Amino acid sequence: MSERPLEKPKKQRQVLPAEMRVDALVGAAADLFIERGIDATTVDDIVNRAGVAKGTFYHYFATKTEVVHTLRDRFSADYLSRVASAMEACPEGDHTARLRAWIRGAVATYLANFQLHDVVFHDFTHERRRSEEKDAILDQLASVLQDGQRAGAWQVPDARGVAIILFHGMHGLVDDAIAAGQRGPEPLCDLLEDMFLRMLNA
Amino acid sequence: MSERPLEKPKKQRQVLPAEMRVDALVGAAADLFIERGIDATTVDDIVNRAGVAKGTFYHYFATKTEVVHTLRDRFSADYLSRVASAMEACPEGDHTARLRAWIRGAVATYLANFQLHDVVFHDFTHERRRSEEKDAILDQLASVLQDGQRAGAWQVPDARGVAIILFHGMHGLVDDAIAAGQRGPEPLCDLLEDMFLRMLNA
Amino acid sequence: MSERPLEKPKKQRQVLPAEMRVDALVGAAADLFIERGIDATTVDDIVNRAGVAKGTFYHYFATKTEVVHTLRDRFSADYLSRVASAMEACPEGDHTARLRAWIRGAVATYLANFQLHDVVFHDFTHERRRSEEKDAILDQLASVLQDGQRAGAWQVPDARGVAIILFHGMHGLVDDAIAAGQRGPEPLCDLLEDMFLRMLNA
Amino acid sequence: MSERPLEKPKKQRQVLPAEMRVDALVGAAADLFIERGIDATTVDDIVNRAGVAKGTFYHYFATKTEVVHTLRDRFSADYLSRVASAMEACPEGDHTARLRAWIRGAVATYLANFQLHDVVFHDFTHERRRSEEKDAILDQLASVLQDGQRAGAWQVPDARGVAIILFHGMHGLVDDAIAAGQRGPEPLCDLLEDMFLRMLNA
DNA sequence: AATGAATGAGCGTTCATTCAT
DNA sequence: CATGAATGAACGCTCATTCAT
Repeated sequence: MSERPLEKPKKQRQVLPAEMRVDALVGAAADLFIERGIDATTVDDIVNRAGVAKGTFYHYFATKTEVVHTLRDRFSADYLSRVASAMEACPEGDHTARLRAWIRGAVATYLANFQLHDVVFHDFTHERRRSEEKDAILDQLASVLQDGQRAGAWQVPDARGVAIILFHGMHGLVDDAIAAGQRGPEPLCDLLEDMFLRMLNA
Repeated sequence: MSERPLEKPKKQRQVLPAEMRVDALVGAAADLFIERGIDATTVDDIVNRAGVAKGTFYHYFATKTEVVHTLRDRFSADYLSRVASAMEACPEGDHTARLRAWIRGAVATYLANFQLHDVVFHDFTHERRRSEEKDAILDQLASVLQDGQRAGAWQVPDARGVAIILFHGMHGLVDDAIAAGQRGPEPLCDLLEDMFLRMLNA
Repeated sequence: MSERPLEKPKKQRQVLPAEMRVDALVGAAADLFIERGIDATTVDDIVNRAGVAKGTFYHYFATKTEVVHTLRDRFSADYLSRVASAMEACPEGDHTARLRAWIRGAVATYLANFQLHDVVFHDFTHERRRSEEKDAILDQLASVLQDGQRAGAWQVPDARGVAIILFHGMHGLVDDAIAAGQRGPEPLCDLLEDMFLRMLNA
Repeated sequence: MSERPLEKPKKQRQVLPAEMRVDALVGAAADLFIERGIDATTVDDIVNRAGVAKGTFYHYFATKTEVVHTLRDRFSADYLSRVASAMEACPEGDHTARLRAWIRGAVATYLANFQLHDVVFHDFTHERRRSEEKDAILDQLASVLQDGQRAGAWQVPDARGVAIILFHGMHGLVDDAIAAGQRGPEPLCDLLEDMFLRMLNA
């Protein structure tokens, strides 16, 4: 008699490098969070999609929340580097060009990632509204403003304050476009460039 | 007579007008949501604070979520009317003054209510980011911009777009101030007036 | 100013004869029980459909279960009288014809009312399987058998026992036909007549 | 050391083969369902009697209803096999003996299990009255009839129809005996044999 | 007799986390 | 490292019944 194959293949215990496991879990979590939201996603869902046992999840993350934090860090780092590289193409001295580059980089990056953004910043209340991640992002823009200021390209009374206004102005405009189903960056960037430069060059 | 060892006083049944009951429930819910968040507040918590039985809650609301919606509607209506009355003091023709009034009204109202704001707009994702409430709020500002435009006070390429930028710029700046613990509106308003008017009058 | 009509017409308190109220409630309950089952029907459902306030229900019935009992009684009385009148057409002395009449009357009545039957005998367990209603129904058939026996038309060792066998045999066959979607009585009656007469005339 | 006033012993976690856990839960459920009925039995009752945590119940069953289905399947399988083995003792060719064996097997099995029967077939309405389980049971009897028919032992116009009549006749007679408190199979079997054979041999 | 607001005990289900293997 | 059975606190919601009006 041939061996009767078990109904449940009793998945072989598979030893994999930590990094792969973490990536699989974080990736599965990201997809599911985007699909159905954080609360509606269970740890079971995550491990099922990642093809891993439940205990394995807790081997790599202390809590479900920790995955959200990991995702948040990845999101911020990615955002920062994408915008930075968008600005790198610009000559150091051309401040207007750098601001334009910031706008285009920020809009493009946000448009490309807004779903994950929604997920990872979902539970931001005022207690957490000033975070390291956000400070880094604002600093990036504030630097542009300050450099231009120092070089006499424009006058800003308060670089951080203005950075906040610009950042959230941009954010809100893109949000609205997303909600309206307009996913093209051009008209948004044009309007933002126009208004922001008017603000600075007045 | 049999002993009656400290049984609960069997609170008398109170028949009250619907509006009072709803207010008590909504009020209790608002307080608790602000204190501990929506998820951490149970329906039991709400009815205990409101001093009614659990069934009474479900007599007036189909689900816990429905209270959040009610709160959202109340928040928006309140915001709208407060800002409107802040602007009413201004002469019709003075568009700059009206924009200033909008800024001061909006900042003051938001500062006064940000905790509830956090609660009721907590779960706004892009699917809901363009809502009737928000449209009403944006329209209010867009009207100011359009009136000024028509009167030749300034040039705005796209009233709704600019309204979005201003609204979110304001929002972000106040958020940051709240997070930093600065609750005074003055410096915020000054900066916003300065930047917004530069943007419009360029 | 004309009086503003209230949004809720505040249904006028209507005094009606008890019998009409009871009929309305029992009728509404029967419909709903058939539609969705007893458990899935709430007292609220019943009063809504009956167009009556909740308290009125408890004015006429002590409990929800009591309506089921009322319905049960009505069902049984109706069944009994329908079958009886089906047999009345037969000459007293023709026992075979009377049995045939019983079969046709019982099948037709059950086919016409099986939905309500399902509802009112839903929770019959062995504790309740011998009830007054059922006894009355079995007696009706047992009398036919006994009369025939006395007249020498057939031999039955135990009239009540045989009545039970015939009654449930009929019941089961009709149930199966209903489940199969065949709602015509003829083939069922033919088979039952054939088998039952064979049983008795052997 | 701090005092540890009678805290619960914190039952050790026991890892057991799935089958044992399922059996424990199904068994506890069956007992309780029989004792107090399905609705009056809570999932808490079941897990307490089975000695497991509530979550364990839902690890093995998606809903409370699922246990009822499991019980139904077990009941039907048990019934079928008991009756089958009661008939196995009979010589293939003796059709009357096989029918007698069916009667005795069916009566005995039903008498032995009627309480569980009441539980698992409690909510059978016409929508479910023709089920796979029942078909299997009817087929078993219909085969006996058909075999006898083919061998010329008797004439049945419609094997399935007659099987239904016999099965429900038997069922009803046993139900009545149970309700009357007579638990001995003999008189029931005697009557059934007499009547059924008269029906077939006519 | 009639109304409908108010009550509150009760229950099924969820799911993050633990831990024996 | 990896597995997945086991845990149990927690909660939203239902609904028959009561009773002030």
